[in-house]
Amino acid sequence: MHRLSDQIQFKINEKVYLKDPNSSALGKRIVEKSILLIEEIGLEAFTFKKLAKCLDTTESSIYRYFENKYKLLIYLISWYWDWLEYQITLSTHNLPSAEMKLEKALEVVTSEINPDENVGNINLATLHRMVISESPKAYLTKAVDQSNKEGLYSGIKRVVNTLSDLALEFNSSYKYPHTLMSTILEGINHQKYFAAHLPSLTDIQSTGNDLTEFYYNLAISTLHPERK
Amino acid sequence: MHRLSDQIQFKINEKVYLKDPNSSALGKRIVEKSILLIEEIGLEAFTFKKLAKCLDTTESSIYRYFENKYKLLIYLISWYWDWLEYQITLSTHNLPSAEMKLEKALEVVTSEINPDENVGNINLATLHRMVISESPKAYLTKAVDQSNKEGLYSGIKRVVNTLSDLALEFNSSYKYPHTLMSTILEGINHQKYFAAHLPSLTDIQSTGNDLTEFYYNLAISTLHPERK
DNA sequence: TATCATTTGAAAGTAATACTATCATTATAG
DNA sequence: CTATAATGATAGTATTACTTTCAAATGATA
Repeated sequence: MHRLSDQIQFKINEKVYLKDPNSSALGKRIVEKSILLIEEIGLEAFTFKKLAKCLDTTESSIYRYFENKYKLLIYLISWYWDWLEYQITLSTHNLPSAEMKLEKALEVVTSEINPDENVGNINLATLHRMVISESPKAYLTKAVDQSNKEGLYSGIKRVVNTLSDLALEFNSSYKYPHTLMSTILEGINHQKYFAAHLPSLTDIQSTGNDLTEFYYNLAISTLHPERK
Repeated sequence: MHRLSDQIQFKINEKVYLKDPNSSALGKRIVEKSILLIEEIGLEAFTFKKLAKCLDTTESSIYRYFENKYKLLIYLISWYWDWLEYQITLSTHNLPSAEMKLEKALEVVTSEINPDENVGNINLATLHRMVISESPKAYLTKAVDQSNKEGLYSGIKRVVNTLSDLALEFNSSYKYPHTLMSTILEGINHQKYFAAHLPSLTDIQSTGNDLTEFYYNLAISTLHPERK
């Protein structure tokens, strides 16, 4: 079987790696396995030594690709945002109205990922679970300003901008499109985490599409031109 | 000068500490100084050894109070939520309408903290900056379910419940009050962080009360009974 | 004031983490 | 077939995240 998704590759900012993991078999295995291992044991317990053992390689080999585990994390998260941006663009592409585009985009970002959705050797559902639990640690760090200067957060910025543009298409006089969309994007991940671990902080069930309903209603109500 | 705020003390869940830091001079100094040090160098670089050096005491003395730095972090964050809950309750106490209470509560949670606001030896503005940068790390951990079982997140749960109740007072048929309020509470902290470090993810200025306007409008629009 | 308990300090030790460096070996590309 | 790049193997350092033990200081009580 030959699908479009077997072809796509995302070009991640060069500053995030020492050596492009996409340029070698080992590099690809590092990316693939690190998602699984971080998801399994959490970023705090995750080390390059443990990853090396899993891959039957050495610590020093991994250090040739990434400076440290935070850079690797940023790489994985950037990949996720690039993938999401691609999904949004693809699925809103031919829709006739601003409202339909906005609705579709919010559906894409809030919906469950199919457990067997893979791009190359990367499983999207696992990657998303990892992103939910770990992505704030990629920017809640003292290195944030340096990383930002190097352009390491361009992935999420593009997604926020894309969604902001849709918001403005819907209501061009709205003052806070970026704030609204970054609130929603972060909110989605938090609510999924709360549903799984801190259910009294949410009304969302782990299963079901409450999230889509909630954020669609929130976005439309907040943006609605009749209400200023 | 004698103020109410000189009297208050919050009772933090006993499971978070080995020995109540409020029961001794050293304990109080640990709490006070850890806020400053975590805010200064970040949780990743923060160690009990460095804190001990700052306090001119020893690592082992600090370990007598807290099992590890994550428990200490949870202690500090719990204290912050307890304080916020107290502020919300106090300031909405005698207001006549649900809308006014909701507005006031959102103003309290979104507003800047006065830089000289202290409770005992704790500076609230510093604590809040620390909470903004570090609080997700207190629950985005593999220990979350255990910590939750021990009741370590009751502080934020109370705040979310209090705000949810105000939302329901405003519109009793609204289906997602907890989701709305936890989205807003987390959103506030994120937006403040973005304003300072990743400004292209927000329309909020570091100064000014845009945040209050944004979240008040978001909450009211989303909750408005006329719109289902 | 003696004494008993609690609190803190001082010192040492362990296993793991977060790297860096060096050199040998194995692929691979021209 | 050879030069170059990629990986593996080994070792080493400083720091982290603790734990343990014992001594000294403090304070509360009889």
